[in-house]
Amino acid sequence: MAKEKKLVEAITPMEQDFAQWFTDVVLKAELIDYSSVKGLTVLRPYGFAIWENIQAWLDAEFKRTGHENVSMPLLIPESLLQKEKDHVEGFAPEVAWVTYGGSEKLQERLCVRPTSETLFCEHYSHIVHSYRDLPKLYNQWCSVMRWEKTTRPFLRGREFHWQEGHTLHETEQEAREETIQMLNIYARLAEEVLAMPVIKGPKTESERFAGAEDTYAIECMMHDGKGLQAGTSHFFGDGFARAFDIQYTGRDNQLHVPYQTSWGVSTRLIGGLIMTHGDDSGLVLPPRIAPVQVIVIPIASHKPGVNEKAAELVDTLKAAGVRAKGDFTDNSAGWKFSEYEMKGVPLRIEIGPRDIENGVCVAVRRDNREKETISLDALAGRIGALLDEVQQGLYEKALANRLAHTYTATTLEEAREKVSAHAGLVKMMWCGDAACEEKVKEVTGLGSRCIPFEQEHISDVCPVCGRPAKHMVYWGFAY
RNA sequence: CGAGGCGUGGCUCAGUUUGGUAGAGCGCUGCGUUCGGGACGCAGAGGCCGCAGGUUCAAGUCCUGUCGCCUCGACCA
Repeated sequence: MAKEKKLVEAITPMEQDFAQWFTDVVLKAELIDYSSVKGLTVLRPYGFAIWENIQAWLDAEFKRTGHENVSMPLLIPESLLQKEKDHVEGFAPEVAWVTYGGSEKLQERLCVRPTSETLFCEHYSHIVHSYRDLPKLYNQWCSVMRWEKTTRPFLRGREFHWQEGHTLHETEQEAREETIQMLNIYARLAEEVLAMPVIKGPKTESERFAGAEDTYAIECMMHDGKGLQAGTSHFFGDGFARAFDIQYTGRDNQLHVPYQTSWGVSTRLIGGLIMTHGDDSGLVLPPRIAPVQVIVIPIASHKPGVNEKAAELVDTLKAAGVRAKGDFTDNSAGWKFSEYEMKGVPLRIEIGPRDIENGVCVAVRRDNREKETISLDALAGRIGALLDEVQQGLYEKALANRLAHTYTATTLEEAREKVSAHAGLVKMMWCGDAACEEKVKEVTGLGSRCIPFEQEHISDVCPVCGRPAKHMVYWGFAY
């Protein structure tokens, strides 16, 4: 019991302080280190490995759907940023500026890209001349900078890694289909790989991306009941194209303006992963994203044959396509248990002299700590099945948490009361008027998260103004 | 940008009230014993006390200035 206590000391319990718990996990699991500039962090090998796994899956999907990777410049001249009015108004307050080159003051200041719409648009205006040049389906993997006032690892950094897709299409229809296609790819990433259930749908006008005609998002619920926007896909119409003079000669030999989309996900997904699945012992990673799926820990490793057998198990698992690793350091077994629990490794295998005699090993699940003795002959098959069970279990647990903290309300008072006990999502009708949306925020503190594709009928009228309701909206507190 | 708090070995902090030899725990290095839920013994290494001035015989401690960080609000992927 005394040892239990020590474990708890290492990571602040969620119920005590969720924000501190998050920070503790991020540091203890060795995902990041702070740097000397606020909001800029070092992504350590283990944290970067998670990002690499997200990249690998997404990049394959992007390529499958015909996209090409490119690299845009880091800096944007002020004049270029200012070409689209809504866009510059949205981003100007939070850009960082380069004003000197060496000791010379620059003629025009350059901002460090907060997002690259303007750069893509400028480039597209150079290379798109004919309908034969369309569609353009570009993506880039990079980091961007937004000078945020308050920062948190993974959730809100001044610099963050992401991918941004920017596409140009001949028709509105085609661009709209692209927007939804990419939203669906993000939803599959979240649900199938990260085991994070999502709600898909458009954002309200006030929550739209600066310069977009429509913004769609996947919304997730974190363990504390707060929402997280985990990915966005925007339909731009032809607004940016007009602002940047992108024109092409159509099949009819007339000049036309193309339709545009952009879409992105960031390392914020890792923050979502932590807050969706983590517990008081640390990180819990779904097997499909875990850099290490199985950690093999030798017990009484000084005894002859133990390390050798453990190494053999690692090889067997690797040969079966499992991302397996052995820990042969001289730390105590107990220390290793805690270490890999903090790092969220989905399965642990213990193997000691007793097991070797019996031709078995012990597997322990990270998500529920269930132990199982497995015959060494059947190891690879059983481990594969267990990893699938963990993946499935995490998704179901996350979905159950969301459903348990999803409420319905027909009045603002009811909404406020329901989220006062435990934060969550409130399903409530809305007339579509921004003033009513603002009023909801004012009275309850809840912001509109999205207008889900899967609509339900909660009541006939807007709870604010009493006029006929147009949509059901998910309202919530968000990161 | 408003309101609080904090800067002392790698980390968490004590020491500041009342000026007088820079400390503890953890971590780190070496050797040995351990190993099925964060083991232990012995021996070591490691500090312009955030920075700059000032007061004093003497400053981690008092004074002035300055920089940085954290938490909470307002704004945001």
